[in-house]
Order: sequence, then C-alpha cells, then structure tokens
Amino acid sequence: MRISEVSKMFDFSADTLRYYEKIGLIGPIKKEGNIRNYNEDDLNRINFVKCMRSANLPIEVLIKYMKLFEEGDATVKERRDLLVSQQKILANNIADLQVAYDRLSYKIDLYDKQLLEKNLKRGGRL
Amino acid sequence: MRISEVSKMFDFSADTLRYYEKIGLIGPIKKEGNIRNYNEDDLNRINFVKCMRSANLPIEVLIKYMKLFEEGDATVKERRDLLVSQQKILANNIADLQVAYDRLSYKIDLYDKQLLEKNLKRGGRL
DNA sequence: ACTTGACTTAGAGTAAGGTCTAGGTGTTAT
DNA sequence: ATAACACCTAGACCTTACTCTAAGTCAAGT
Repeated sequence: MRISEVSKMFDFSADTLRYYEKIGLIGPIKKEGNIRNYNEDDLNRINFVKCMRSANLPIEVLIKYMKLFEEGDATVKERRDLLVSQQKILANNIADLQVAYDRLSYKIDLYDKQLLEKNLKRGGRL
Repeated sequence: MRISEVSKMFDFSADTLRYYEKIGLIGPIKKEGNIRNYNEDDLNRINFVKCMRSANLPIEVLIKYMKLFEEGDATVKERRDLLVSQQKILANNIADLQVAYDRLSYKIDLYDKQLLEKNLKRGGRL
C-alpha cells in the first residue's frame, strides 16, 4: 500500500508518515524501488500510533514503546509499566476535560436563562 | 495578592501569568507602584482560564471569550455560542481519550497474562 | 517526446505555548 | 549600608509536532 492511501486511511499527511518513520516511530517501511510499500504490520502500528496520538501521548513515549517492542520478550514488563503509567496520565486528563466540560455546561445554562429573560422582556412571541 | 502567591495557588509560573496578561488573556492587573496586585475578580478569571487550559482550550479562543465579556451584554449570545462550540470539541476529545484508555487497558491485560504465564513456567511460588 | 502526477530527499520554516536571560528597581533583615 | 529577595521589562530562546520548499526521479498517458 502506497503512502497516499495510508495517508487517507488514517488521516495523517504523507509528510507526517515520512516524519514518523524518520524519527523511528514506525518502520522502516520496505520499499519497492524507491517507493514505500506499507504492509499489514505497518498499518497495525500506524493504527496504534493514530489512536495514542489522538489522546496526546507524546511521540517520545511511543518511540520508546516501539523500541522496547523491537527488543522482544525481555521487555514485556517494561512495556507493561510504560503503558500503565501513560494510562494513569490519561485518566487524569480525562478527569480534567470532564471538569471543564461540566463547567461549560453550567455556564451555557446561565447564558440560556439570560437570553430567555431578554426575549421575554422584549415581549417575545412564545 | 502578589504574583508569587497567585502562581502557587494555580500552579502557573509567574512568567506565565505575566505572559497571559501581555497577550490580553487576563488583566490588565492593577499595580501598587510597579507591582501587580491581583484582586478577587482577577483570581476568578485565572481560575476559569486554569480550568479551560487544563482541557486544552486554545489561548486564542479564551482571549476571544474574555474580549466578548468585556464588551458587555450585547455579546451574550455570541459568548454562549463560543462556549457551545468548544464544548462539542471537548466531547470529541473526551471520546478519543476514552478510546485510547480502553485500548491501553486491553493491552495491559494481555501483558499481565503473558507475565503470569512466564512466572508459572519458571515454577513460580504460588 | 513530453507533460502530468505521485513519489523521493534534505533541510528550512511554522505554530502554539510558554520559559529564560539580562539588566534593573524596591523593600526588608543584619 | 549592604546583602538578599521579590519584583519588573523586553526580548531572545525553547520544545513539540509537524508542514512546507526545492530539487529531483520515475511511470503512465497523449
């Protein structure tokens, strides 16, 4: 699979895919002649990266994880621990977003009430 | 209240507080002589900014909101709409983080099983 | 033959959000 | 009075994560 297709599939720009490869996050991707040909394994990794990047896991951390993965079975525990620590961070982030979400809900409610009153005073229909 | 106290209270560096003021996100803060003296109103706004920044709302959006706020009652509807649009973005973000969280849970589980097996084979105690 | 379009590289440039430095003032403790 | 400390400004610098540019290769269509 060529870079343009992968790009569409995961909504990463081709630039970003090459960048990820350059910094050692994915690949190296096998080439046919001079052109990258992504295989299923590559796609699975990109899929994982996509998911984790959507949740703002730092690229550095993901590179570290991929590196441990390459090193094989000896690194299972270390990989597990890395994921656990990131998961904890994620839990905190989710909590922060939720707090902000609720606060926005509250404020929006207040604004809605204020707008309703304004309309009534104007002798609004209904 | 002086900048160092505010800094501790919200875990923003003094640099960041001055930066926020410079770009028009908070303040301008009244000064005693040459030194900022934050009042309760200022603290309330910083508190709001803190909460929204913890959820990654862009500074530009918050500046816009504060500006509308300054403009008074005429902007109530516009402010409401701005908050609603940010809330939608937040909902999507929360969903993304949740997906990643669940995927991490799944992977961690797999690793735990793998580690357990390894221990059994080693003739682990228990 | 030649244009079009997708691909390649290396490396410069960008955006967001701070963070740090240098040089200076003002207040308090010894 | 002199050191230590908190504060100030302007502006340079930094980090993360891309994104874009220039210059070139290669295959397919007209």
